[in-house]
Amino acid sequence: MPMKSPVVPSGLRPDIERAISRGRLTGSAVTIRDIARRVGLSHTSVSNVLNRQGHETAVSPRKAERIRRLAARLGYCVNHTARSLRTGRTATIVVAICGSLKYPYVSELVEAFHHQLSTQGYRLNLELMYPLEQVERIYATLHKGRCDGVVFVRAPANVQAHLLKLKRGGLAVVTTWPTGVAGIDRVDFDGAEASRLAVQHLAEQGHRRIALVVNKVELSPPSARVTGYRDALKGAGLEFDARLVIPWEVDSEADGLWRQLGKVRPRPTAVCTYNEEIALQLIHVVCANGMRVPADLAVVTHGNTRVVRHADVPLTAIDYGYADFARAVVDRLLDRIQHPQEAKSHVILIKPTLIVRQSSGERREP
Amino acid sequence: MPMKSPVVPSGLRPDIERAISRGRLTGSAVTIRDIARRVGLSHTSVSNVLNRQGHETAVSPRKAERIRRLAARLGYCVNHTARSLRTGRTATIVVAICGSLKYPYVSELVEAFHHQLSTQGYRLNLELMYPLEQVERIYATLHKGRCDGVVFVRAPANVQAHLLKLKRGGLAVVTTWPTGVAGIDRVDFDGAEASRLAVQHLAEQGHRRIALVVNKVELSPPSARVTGYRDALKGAGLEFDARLVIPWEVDSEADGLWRQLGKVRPRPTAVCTYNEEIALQLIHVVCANGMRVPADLAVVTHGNTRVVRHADVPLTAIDYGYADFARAVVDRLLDRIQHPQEAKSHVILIKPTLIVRQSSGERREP
DNA sequence: GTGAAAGCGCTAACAC
DNA sequence: GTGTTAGCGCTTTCAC
Repeated sequence: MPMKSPVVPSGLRPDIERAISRGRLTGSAVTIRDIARRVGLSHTSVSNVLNRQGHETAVSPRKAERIRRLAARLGYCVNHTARSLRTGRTATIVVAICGSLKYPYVSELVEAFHHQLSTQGYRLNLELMYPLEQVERIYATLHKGRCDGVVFVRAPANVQAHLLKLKRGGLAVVTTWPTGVAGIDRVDFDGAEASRLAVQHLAEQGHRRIALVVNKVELSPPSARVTGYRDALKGAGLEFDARLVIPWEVDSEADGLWRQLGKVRPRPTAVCTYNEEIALQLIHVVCANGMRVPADLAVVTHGNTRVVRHADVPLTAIDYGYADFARAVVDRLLDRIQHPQEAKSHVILIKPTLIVRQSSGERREP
Repeated sequence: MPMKSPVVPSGLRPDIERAISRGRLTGSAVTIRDIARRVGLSHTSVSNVLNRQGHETAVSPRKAERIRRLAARLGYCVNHTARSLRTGRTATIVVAICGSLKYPYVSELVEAFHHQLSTQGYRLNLELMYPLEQVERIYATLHKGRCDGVVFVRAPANVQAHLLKLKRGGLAVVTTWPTGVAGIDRVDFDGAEASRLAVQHLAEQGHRRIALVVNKVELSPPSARVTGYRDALKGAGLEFDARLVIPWEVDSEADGLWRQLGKVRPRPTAVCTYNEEIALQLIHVVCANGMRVPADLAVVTHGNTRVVRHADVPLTAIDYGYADFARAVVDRLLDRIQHPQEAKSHVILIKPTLIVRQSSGERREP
């Protein structure tokens, strides 16, 4: 039996691979040579006029003008593939995110990236690694010649080998977690600071029993959010109670969470949820049980997304600054593309802010 | 004063244009020539083995095996840019959407496209045309050599010239509206059928005064949704009352809508909203005014998105079948790529379905 | 089975 | 100012 090809796949379906030989870029498209021929100059001059800023001086104004006019009339467009092959730049960035666009934070993030990238003249190539089985496939298709750089958002962390290969392949890489690979930058949200803000705020409202909902899968090692939580408790003179840190499976029903909160004694009077979806569901359950927010339970959530602002009880939320995040990532990426050799790995933590709304009022006196 | 360049811009920032000359694709990447040299064969043979399915027979099994092994060891990856230049295929599709990912339907649509495209071995290049000023810029940067095809979702309709140019440039194009350009396919949601389903359902529940909220900007010419609405009214033996068709500005506050509904006599007992956001806000207002859904006002919404399912009052919603839509679009696109010359313009309307939930109960007896 | 050669459209070094 | 030339990495034709 013939051995399965050990070669890194191109990522194309076999029949596409085969069919790929059909077309020819020519066909209808106008090239600089077409223009050169008609205008009686070399294609170099045409290139200098049309596709090279700052070199207009290399061609006499009159001829340049003729070239431009003809190009416009013929509908000339630069062929990006050819340019890329020549320059080694694709002007596209891959945004690889673990998570569905269903989650508001993913959507808002992608939108922020799109804004940043298009502003900078880059194109956004979206890769959603969801479910996680996709991850391997994605990594395998990310090579130079497809993009100039990649940002991995919340991707699985045990992929050092892949990252090393991408890096060695000459790609600019930014991740949200520490990779340990030289020359790969990290931009992340400051989860510790986020928790700190939430707990400080709740403590100031008089709450002394503050619960923290964390993602079950991230529990060990203790996440930044837990660190910040403990810090802030200490700062407020409150005691840490491990039972108040509640690991929660994303996408599971909120009434279970409500029950679990109810079991802890003394009962928590405030909770900081893992994300806005849990928060909204939890508030729903609380109300359904005849209790009220914030009177019976104050709620603060991570993630100041759109739904949170327009909820029945507007939510106090930690704003993670998606725009800042995207800007930082794109800045790092472009810098890397300019200086691929720099070995230093930059680390940037985006500072969150707390947006206070109704859901985190003062503690009710017992 | 020198005339502003009439040439179609490349879409890159001037300094990027300039900086683009720096890098070289070589650098670190392994090429088929590298492998050929080491293994003592021509790069043609290496290409035949690594990047051409079905031509393995052209190389002896032993040598092929050696090539594969070496390629794997060296971490060879095909250079897509070079392949694209040669083959005239980029294996990427641009998804151009008018709208923000904030809107659930846009997110779900993009996700559906991503799924379809990645399944077919294509890459997704996302362009968000929002706000609309972006549109011109986007059109100008869509040329062959960047992608093999484009789908425009809910883009402005007065862009025939642009579309013609794209089409002539050899791109596969699919839109959601009728363009009148030969060889451009159309895939759209069947808005008439959607309204029909909603009204039929409400009529069956005993409602005789059914309001329809339409998008203000689409009002003239009357949209498909209004057509379906009138059809279904007639089918149910109900009279059409123009005052029940309420043009509404997306993103404006729902209490205005509530007031407007209240002004019509006899009062409507049911409403079909333009989208889920308006529906949710409206329900919120209704409840805040001491009324109840569906008892005092039944609500059906266009768009069976995630938020709708998990709302306090689960909403009866028209499911537009985003997955079907994306599949149809991608099928058309790939077919076009195979047969660029076909002049016939295909039209595909995606049939919606109605998902009945709590918000559209029976009419309360007066 | 194998490889030499051509060329996709573009940019850039350099000669004139 | 302008043109010649080379070549980015790949696929494909065709001769051997």
